[in-house]
Amino acid sequence: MFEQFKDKFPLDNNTWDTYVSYFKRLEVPARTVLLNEGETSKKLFIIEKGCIRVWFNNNGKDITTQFFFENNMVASIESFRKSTPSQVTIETIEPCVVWWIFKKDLDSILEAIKSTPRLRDLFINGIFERTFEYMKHFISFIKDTPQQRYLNLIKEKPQIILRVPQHYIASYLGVTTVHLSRLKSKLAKEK
Amino acid sequence: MFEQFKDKFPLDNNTWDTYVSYFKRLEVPARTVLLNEGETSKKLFIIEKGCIRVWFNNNGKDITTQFFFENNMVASIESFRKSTPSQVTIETIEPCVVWWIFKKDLDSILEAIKSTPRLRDLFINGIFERTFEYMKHFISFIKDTPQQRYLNLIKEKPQIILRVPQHYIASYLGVTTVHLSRLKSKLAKEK
DNA sequence: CCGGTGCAATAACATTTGTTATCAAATTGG
DNA sequence: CCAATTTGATAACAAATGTTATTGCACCGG
Repeated sequence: MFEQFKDKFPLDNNTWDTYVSYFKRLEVPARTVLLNEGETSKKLFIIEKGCIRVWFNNNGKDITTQFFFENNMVASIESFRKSTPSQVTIETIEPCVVWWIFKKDLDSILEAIKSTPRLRDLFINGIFERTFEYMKHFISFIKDTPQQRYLNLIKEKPQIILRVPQHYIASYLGVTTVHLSRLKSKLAKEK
Repeated sequence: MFEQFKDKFPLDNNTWDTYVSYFKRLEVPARTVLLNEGETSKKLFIIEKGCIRVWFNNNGKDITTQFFFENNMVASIESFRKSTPSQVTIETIEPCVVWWIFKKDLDSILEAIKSTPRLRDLFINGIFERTFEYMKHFISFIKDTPQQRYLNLIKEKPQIILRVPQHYIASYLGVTTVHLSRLKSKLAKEK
């Protein structure tokens, strides 16, 4: 699982093995909650196999904000960083194999690598990239219609269309399931 | 202008003065463009007086995504960090007094302070907070109606309502000027 | 003081999107 | 293999939001 990342980190074998040893493997069925809304996030997950969604409850309806697939890191990022109650639930969609690490262990690793300029900058860059991703997704919500967002999704993240049930996608796009169904049939006719 | 920030930074007077000396003062009228969409951002601004909006062109209509006021830092953040063409325009709304610094100078300051753990962590924390702000704004776009977003804005950022022309606010809320007008008159009647 | 321009309100109408209900197909668990 | 549940499509109607056009007001620069 971790070998593929190894060459990105300028660490000697011993240090690397120590870091990796903090991670634990976990196998769970579909629809398993890994973190509940309101709980404080203490674990970061990396997906070996399967997919996961992040969602929150809005007046009884759940709204999915993100999807994650193989090799993605998943956490309720604000809750994890600040140790505050999570605004969101993290739940598997498919049966999953994940690796997880305790926040306290990750914190100590991060603190250690921050003194290595190259790793520190890799870390900072990672946060920036995450922000930019968010900004991009946000802007598409302002400028595009739901139909356009759906077309973008097909083009840019086809694995979401292929692997995720449609009602999760609907809330991710900001529309009802009924409306997404309508859009699909309209687009099919136009072809 | 900078005295108010000084005690937050554990720097000796000399270092502080050197850093501050990189900033230049600029006075501009309302509706002045500080960065054009498509240009690469080379300057970061800090507002001493006035307000600024960030917007982009979407099929001939401009969409405002952010407002900034006194003491805020403003830049096209992705363009500034990556030296890529900016997706947005930065423009004054009121006559403004701003201080600005060249990217290369700021980069050298940042590189220097990153070796001071306390400043480095302050910096990292700043990026996280920026991301969390974005996430919050984004989530309100998914879960709230335009009317609710308008009410939130009145409560949480009243200076935007007071100082910014309404048609900029409309696009910030994701509605047309006509619809915002309608919402206002509806809310006035309900009282 | 005049004329242009920017800004906001309003009306009438069009379009998009949500709501509720029903049905059928697919999937899952026993 | 069957029953229950999940998922997706569709229709009919309601509500929200966009479009276009008109009007009036305020402000600014000659």
